[in-house]
Amino acid sequence: MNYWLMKSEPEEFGIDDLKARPNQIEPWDGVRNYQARNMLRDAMQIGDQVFFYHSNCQVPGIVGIMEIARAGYPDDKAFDPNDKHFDPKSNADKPTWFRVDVTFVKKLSRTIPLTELKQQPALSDLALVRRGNRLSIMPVSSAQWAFILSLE
DNA sequence: GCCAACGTTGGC
DNA sequence: GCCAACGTTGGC
Repeated sequence: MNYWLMKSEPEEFGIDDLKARPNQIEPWDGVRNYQARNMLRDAMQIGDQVFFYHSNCQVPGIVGIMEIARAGYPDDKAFDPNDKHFDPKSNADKPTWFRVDVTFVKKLSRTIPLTELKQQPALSDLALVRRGNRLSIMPVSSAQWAFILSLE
């Protein structure tokens, strides 16, 4: 069992959007960064737990938990010329980009803001709080996971 | 809206 | 393969 953190802008797709989806499941697509791609494609497994992080909003922070419902498979939005995430260099025979499916688990009782996460020595190795890090998907250790939950 | 940090692109 | 230019991310 692995733990992860994934960012999304709530104005684009927030945790309430996931909660409102039929069966509370959604493909996590549109990721166009190779490091993140490798995690989607190679490392994420069904049942892995994921923090849902709201970025680019009034209070950036962790707002809930979701679970991987389907392991990495090709992101076919890269094949659609009309889609915002179209990539002419990716094709169905040899896809460049991947996605997973996630399901809603729960909202936290409060948002745990980035400012608070940054103050925790126990989280100093977490990519999220390191200066200049813009990864939209990152691994979280089991110790970090438990510690963050203890802040709730 | 600003801008620092970072990834990607493309000329050479 | 170097590196300047450019585009994007995302906190503030």
